[in-house]
Amino acid sequence: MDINSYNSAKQAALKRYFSRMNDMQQEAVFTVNGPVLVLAGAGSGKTTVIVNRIANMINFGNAYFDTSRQGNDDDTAFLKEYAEGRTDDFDTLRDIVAVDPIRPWNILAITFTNKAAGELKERLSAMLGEEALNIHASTFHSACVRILRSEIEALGYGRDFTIYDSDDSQRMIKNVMGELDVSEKQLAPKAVLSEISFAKDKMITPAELRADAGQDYRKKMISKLYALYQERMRAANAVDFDDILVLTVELFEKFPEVLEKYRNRFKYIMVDEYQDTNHVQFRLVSLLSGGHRNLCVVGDDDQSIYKFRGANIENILGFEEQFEGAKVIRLEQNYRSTQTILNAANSVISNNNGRKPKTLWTSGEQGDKVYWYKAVDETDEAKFVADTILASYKETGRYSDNAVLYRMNAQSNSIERMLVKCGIPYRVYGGMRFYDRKEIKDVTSYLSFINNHNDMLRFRRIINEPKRGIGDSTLTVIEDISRDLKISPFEVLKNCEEYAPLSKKVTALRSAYQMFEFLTEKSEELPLDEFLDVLLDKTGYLDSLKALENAETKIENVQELRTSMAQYMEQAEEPTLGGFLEEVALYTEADRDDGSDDKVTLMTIHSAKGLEYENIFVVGMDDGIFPSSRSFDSEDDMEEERRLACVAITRAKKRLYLTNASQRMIFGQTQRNVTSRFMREIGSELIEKHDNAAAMKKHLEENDKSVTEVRSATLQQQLARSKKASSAPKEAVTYTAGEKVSHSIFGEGIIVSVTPMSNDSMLEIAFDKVGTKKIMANYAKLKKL
DNA sequence: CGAAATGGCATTTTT
DNA sequence: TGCCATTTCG
Repeated sequence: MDINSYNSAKQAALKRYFSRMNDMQQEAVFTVNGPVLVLAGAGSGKTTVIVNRIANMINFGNAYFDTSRQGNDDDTAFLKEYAEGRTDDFDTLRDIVAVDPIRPWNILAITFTNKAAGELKERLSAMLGEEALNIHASTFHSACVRILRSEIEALGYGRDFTIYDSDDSQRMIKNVMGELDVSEKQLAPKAVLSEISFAKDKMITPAELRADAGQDYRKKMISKLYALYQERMRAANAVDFDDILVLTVELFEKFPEVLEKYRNRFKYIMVDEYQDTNHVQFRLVSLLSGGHRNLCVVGDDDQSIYKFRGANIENILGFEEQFEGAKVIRLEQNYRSTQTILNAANSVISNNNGRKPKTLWTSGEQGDKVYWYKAVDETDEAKFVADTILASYKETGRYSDNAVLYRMNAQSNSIERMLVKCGIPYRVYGGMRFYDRKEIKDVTSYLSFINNHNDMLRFRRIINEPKRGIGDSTLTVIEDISRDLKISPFEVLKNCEEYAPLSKKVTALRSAYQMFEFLTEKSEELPLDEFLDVLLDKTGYLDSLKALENAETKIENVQELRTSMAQYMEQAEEPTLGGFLEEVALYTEADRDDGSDDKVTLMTIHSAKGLEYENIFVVGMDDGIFPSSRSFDSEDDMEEERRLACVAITRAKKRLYLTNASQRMIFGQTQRNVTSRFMREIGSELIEKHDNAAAMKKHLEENDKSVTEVRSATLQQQLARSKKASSAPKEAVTYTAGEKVSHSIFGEGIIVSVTPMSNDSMLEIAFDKVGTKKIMANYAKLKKL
């Protein structure tokens, strides 16, 4: 018996089983043990690799690289037959080669979005059938919530904790700021929240932030707010999105036996989109994989575009150092785009320094050159897009082949208008999420409060919605009592007669209590959807909606919530109110999108990641828009813009259209921008340049006229303004970095940088008291010192 | 308390 | 320019 021939026959047979994949992809699929980094370029079949790798783990285990198992001559003969395609007997193949096949429930596959998790589950089911149901495929957040639901008591929270979304967090921080008398003008709630979030990601506690602040007034204030915010969250038995991850890490770090339990449960871990992980996520993954080290991360450093929300590209760049002995597999063969498009992407991204060198290639055709349309203004740009789409529609009869991508949402406006004008159906991605609508948030707030009687924030939201005569002042009293006596708002209502300050409101409070008491009871007795009907009726909320404008839409939305509740009940093993609320908190609009009708898609480049279209239009290739002017003074930010460009380019399968405009109206102001530097970086040999000569000429002729018109308009405005202020029009003052200035609101500071912009310049000023701010020179009330 | 008016603000976004 | 959140007024 010849072991080598068994082994090589086995490898050949397995290669045939996974023959739909190229050699590099197979390498990733067969490598089951130890740390693995799969650098998967755009369109390189990343998801396919993940799905097949899991299939390999479950069916064959470490069969491919194993040398311990031996086979007899019959086995070898069978394997040869299989390899040559003379038999398809899968069961026998598995029996002969499998080595320690991995049980589905020992696999944890983590994605960033629910949509990705859903797709993964679907593809796994298609490939593996029933067994796939036992694979834990979910987002970081749902995986952690699941763990916290059974373990969080160790950290002093209750199991029925409520998840606060960003809107809730914002309300909470505003409340906290009000309590500490911090004006929202002095410190933007959004900024405070983002600093808290940043601190949480770094796992810095309020006390540590405080210690770190030293004499920095702003930092000290933020640490105070952070401390109170956490205190209130805990009292409400609520966690925010950051907490979900942070608390899980805390749990694992404080309780080794709990960590051990989950290490044993999740023996094999895969992380998708690893380039977008932040610090806590890295820590979490490190902890979980710490014992067995079976960690496979998949991602593309060239597509890391979420630095602004905490993604740390160093996680993927440093993987080999952090996980010693990691195997690195590069997937560079692209199955999506033409070679020309790939060359454009390669060419742009090669200007970045902080990256792992990769070159995308395809065995497919060269394809057409990149089409550059140099528009006169944003209307001309939109017209070009619409015309081109119409032309393609004539050929293919499909609108859905086309997507228009832009750097910022504000750019969609001009495109939308033109598409409407030309009768082209379209859909805009992003925007208001279903669960963010007021009526939906109100109803879920009712549900939340009934589910968690400590949830003060939700209680506040709905106690007087519809009006029950319980206004702000009464609420403040309730809140104080609840805090002082450490009891829930529900309890305060229950015992309202006992508290003197509430004596005038006893009737209203009593009836509110009875209502919530009744609903709480019903929530335990009735099926969820029936309970919702009772709630809508008993609270009078549905009736109150009827009186509003757009009542129909709002009622429809509430009905839709009922539908998703019914769906949840069908799909969940054990439907509970808490479970439903968890879904509401963790799931987003994108998960409900079907995308089935024939429409052009409009979206930001960020939301286009992972998608592909025959024809891609990237509009606004102006320096200042894309790349964003905010990235001009930081090389790191510019590199991220460049990665974004790479993402945009590689969305196109067949044709790529890039447009810029010599003049464009944005935020009510006309800007003149030079062509995006990325156009130059693509290289002229890949580009076919076009413009609208007639429009250009007309534009030039009109330009003198329009400029004078604009001037006279501004002059008039200035005159009007000066009349109001009864002072002479401002003289243009020039500023230079290093100058000391005084601002009417922010106080004294030093100019850090001066960026000239159209007719004005943007000053970055480090104020002594309020930190660094960006201000337009002409608008700032500045005095030179 | 609710509608109207003002004012400030404007990358990118998932959970 | 257009949206929103907050203020202001009746």
